[in-house]
Amino acid sequence: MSVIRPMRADAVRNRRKILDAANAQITARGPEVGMDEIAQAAGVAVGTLYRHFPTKTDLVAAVVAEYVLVVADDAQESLARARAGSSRAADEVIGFLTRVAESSADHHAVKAAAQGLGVEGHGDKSDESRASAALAELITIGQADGDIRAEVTVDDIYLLMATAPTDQPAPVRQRWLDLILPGITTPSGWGRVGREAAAEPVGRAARKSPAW
Amino acid sequence: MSVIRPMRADAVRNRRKILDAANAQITARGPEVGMDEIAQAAGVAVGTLYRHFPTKTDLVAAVVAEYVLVVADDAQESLARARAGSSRAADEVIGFLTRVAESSADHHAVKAAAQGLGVEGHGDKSDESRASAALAELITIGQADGDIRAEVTVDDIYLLMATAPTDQPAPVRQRWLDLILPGITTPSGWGRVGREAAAEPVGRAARKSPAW
Amino acid sequence: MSVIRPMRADAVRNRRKILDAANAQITARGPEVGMDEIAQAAGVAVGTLYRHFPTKTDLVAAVVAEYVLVVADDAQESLARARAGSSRAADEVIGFLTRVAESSADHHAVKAAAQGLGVEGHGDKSDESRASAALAELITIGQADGDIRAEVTVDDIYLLMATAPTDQPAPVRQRWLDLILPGITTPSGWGRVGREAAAEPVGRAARKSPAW
Amino acid sequence: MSVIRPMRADAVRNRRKILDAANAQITARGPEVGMDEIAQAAGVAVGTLYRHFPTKTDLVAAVVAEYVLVVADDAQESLARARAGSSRAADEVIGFLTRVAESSADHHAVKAAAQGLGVEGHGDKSDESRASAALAELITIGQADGDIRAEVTVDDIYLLMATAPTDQPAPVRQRWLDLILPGITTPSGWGRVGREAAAEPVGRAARKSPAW
DNA sequence: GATGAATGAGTGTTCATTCAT
DNA sequence: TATGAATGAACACTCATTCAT
Repeated sequence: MSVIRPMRADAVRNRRKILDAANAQITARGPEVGMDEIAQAAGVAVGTLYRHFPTKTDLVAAVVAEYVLVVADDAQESLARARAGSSRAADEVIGFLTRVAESSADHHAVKAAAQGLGVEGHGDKSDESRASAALAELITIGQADGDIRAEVTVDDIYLLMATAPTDQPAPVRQRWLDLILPGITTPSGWGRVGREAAAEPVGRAARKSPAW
Repeated sequence: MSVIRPMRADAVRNRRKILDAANAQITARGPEVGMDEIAQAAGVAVGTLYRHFPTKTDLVAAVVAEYVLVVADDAQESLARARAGSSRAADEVIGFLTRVAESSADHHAVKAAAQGLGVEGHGDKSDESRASAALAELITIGQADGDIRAEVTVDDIYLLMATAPTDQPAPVRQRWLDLILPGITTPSGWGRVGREAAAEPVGRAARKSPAW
Repeated sequence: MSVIRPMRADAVRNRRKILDAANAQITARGPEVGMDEIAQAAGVAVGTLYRHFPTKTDLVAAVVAEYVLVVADDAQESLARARAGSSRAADEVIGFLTRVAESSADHHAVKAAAQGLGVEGHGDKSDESRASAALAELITIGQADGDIRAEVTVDDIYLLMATAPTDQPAPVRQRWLDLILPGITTPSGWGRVGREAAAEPVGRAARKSPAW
Repeated sequence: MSVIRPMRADAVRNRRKILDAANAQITARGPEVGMDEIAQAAGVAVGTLYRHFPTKTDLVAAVVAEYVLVVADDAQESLARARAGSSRAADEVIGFLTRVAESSADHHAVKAAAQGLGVEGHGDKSDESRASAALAELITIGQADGDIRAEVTVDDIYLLMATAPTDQPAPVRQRWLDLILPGITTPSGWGRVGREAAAEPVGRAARKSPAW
């Protein structure tokens, strides 16, 4: 009896379908979609869904973990570009945050679901490590370049990612980036890095009223 | 015969108890606490709760509205101090954001509940106006002082309030403020304003892992 | 301490307002109107309503009793006309049933409410007696005239009243009368009495489908 | 691979139990029995009940539909006998109405529930059609025999079914039939058809008092 | 007496999870 | 192993009735 019993091919296929369906459903309709609905969207029965993910929390955690994987890939690619000298490290950090803020828009419901369910472990710790390592090196390079403030750490990036207004429309998200970047970049680096981000404030119309 | 019948003394008392209990329960146990539980925590029957707030949405809206009132008061007091010359406007804005980040810790779940329920009107529109007016004037003064960036608006403050990591421990909230302030203050004003914000990064221990 | 303590003038007024409001509300919106709504429509507080009618059942019974009173009056007037010779007794019986079927349309919800609540006693027994006595005499006269079948009794009239399709549109109610009358009148009396009731059936359109 | 998956055996069994329990409970305790109580009587959990009938209205509609089916069968059998010449069509109509008045006693509360809930479609339209077609032919034959009045239609039968005093004791229901039949049969046919309907009136004791 | 706030059992319905088929 | 029927605690909300003011 092998301990690392490999998954049957159809089981793998089902897992994939479930994960995709869960992502799509939660994204589209919020964290309160029923397990039955996710199962149906995946084309399997609830029982099958529960065989792969014993609780709803587990399912959501798996969806979040997949997102972490994507983020880790992005961080590593950013680092690769900076290492290759094809771009400044600070610009890559900014680009990374920008992309996260954008892409998260799709995932914001998932984030909400994760929080709402008190999701704890993020599946694969190694993805998290990959992301952390890449971002750490990116920050170090940027600091050596004199573009990134000396006190900035990887946790700062995570903190900003966690507070990104992913549920707001694009102009608001852009304005948020503008407000956030000076805290990461050095005053001297400002103007040198960044994508010429126009500092114009987001119009009243776009925000209407505080989302207290 | 006055048209506005004053509320009975016991009714007022119950309303207060309900509001407090709702705030406490939602804060402590998330937006999905049952109405029955809130009622029990308030020491009244469900029916009483529903007499005061016809729907759960109404109840949450009322809790939010109370918070808005507090925020509006804070903003006006900040403005009063700045006008009196007893402090710099920029420092008042910073202080305001600091206090919001702190006090909101109690209210973050309420905020989530409000969003989850699609709470629309925040009870008293005038409180919102009061807050907006005070903050707008504060910003204008700070800009005249050369401390606040020219492009900053009231909506920026609201955006930051909305994204404050109110559910994080104190050191994290402090670090967030440090990251955020450079986006509001002028590079030249930096160092002049602010409470010499310690730049020490938040330790790993405090954050554990990204809250993606 | 007088046993027949007379009602205070305002209490009488309130009782009247409540009865009228109850009748109106139940008629208009069905037996499931809340006591609060009836009280509001009457312009009194629920407490007052409950002072006059200890339970909802009592209130509905009172409304029904009022209807019995009207019916008793009608029966007596019918009898008076027959005695005066200004009309045939059989025609009066028919007219009586017709009027009941018509007027009950307004009261059908009340009837439903009464049944739904298992209303037992009809308030004033004397009204019932008045109606019974008048109808009995009317029947006797009609039988003497040779117009009403010998076996018909007052209970038959009550049975027909109870089964009248009061919730159906006018043409259906008319057709019901046409179907019912031959059972009361003698074959020979048929044609002599009755209001030339056209025997044309109610069109399909009017009934659409069985109300099983 | 058949598109119409056959219901699982236990599901079929449960559906039956639910339908029977619903019929019994509603009959016994009125239309306002709770879904929980019906479920308990059926020996299943509420969830199961809701899996089979998404709303209370659906459940009641299903119960009514079952009754319609029985009625349609009865009508068709009546017609078959008349066609076979083993009985007069008029007698079959009378028999049909008699049986409906009898059997409906079980269903009268269901009828009330259906009306109270505004039940619309009676499940299988075809059952209704079967009943209508059979009754229509029965009437036509009876008219050709000279036993049934020329103006009688299927809708008249439905009207009488709907107004049958199904909640009254047997002697009352019998008396009601006696009162109703002359409206359907021809004066000349009277005495020729019918089961020599005893003309004795229903005694006071049986009816107690008008059910206004 | 009148008032209307408070009560709380009950309603129809949902949904994460279990388990017989 | 996949299926989907069954489970039952929970939920937001209602309303006849009681009782403090």
